[in-house]
Amino acid sequence: MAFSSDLIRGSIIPIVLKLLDHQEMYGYEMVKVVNERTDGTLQWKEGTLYPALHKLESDGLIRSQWQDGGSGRRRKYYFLTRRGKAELSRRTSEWGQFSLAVNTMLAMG
Amino acid sequence: MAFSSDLIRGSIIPIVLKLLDHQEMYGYEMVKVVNERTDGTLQWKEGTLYPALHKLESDGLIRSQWQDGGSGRRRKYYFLTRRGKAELSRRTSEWGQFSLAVNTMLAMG
DNA sequence: TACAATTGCATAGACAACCGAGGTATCACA
DNA sequence: TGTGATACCTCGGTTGTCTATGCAATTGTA
Repeated sequence: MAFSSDLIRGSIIPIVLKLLDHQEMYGYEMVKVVNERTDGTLQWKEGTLYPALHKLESDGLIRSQWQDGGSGRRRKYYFLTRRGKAELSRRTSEWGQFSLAVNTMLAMG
Repeated sequence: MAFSSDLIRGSIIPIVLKLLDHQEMYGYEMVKVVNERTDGTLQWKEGTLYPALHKLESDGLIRSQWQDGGSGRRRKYYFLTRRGKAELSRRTSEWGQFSLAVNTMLAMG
């Protein structure tokens, strides 16, 4: 199911931060993981993710490190900064409040 | 609480359609109602809503009718079309799936 | 009665973000 | 050798939100 991209917006940042909360990951991997874990409900595009990652990095919420993937492939692994951890909790609670409010509105008769 | 506007995006349409599901409403009223019912969690702006209403109307999902509010104030009342009703159920289920997927991602350790 | 605030509609420009499409390069496999 | 997967990236089109501003009528208040 493809969602209107307006919905996608705003959910990418908290999800990326959450993914990096306990492990390093590289962009291409994030796309695959998200698409798999949500059974294709969320369908991330590279053209969406990479710019988002660059912005997060320039904002100082994540940092990156090139690594040779053993097979010779270069991967750019991302990890959370301290500020990124703080932002994660902020965004997570923001999402909770927001989705509650929307559910409230959509549930009313 | 002010949400990043990226989060707002995508929630306006389904909420507007839902509001009009059982009663006619005018724009200014929607702003007040949403802000009240969500205890200020959702803070709709007129500059956001009116263009959205115009688009919904030009898409044929809602229709409008000028009405004198008794006190002499002119109000443009909106109501759902048949296509609007169909879109409401589509958007509502879309939101359900979407928020579930995001919750899934944000809940994983 | 005068002035401010509220109601109620609307638009324009600034800004930001998703996506499709395209590009580069490496590796596995038939 | 050529196809597909991996892995990174950017650009332009499109769309949508927000700030600011405007207009007009009514209501509240001093």
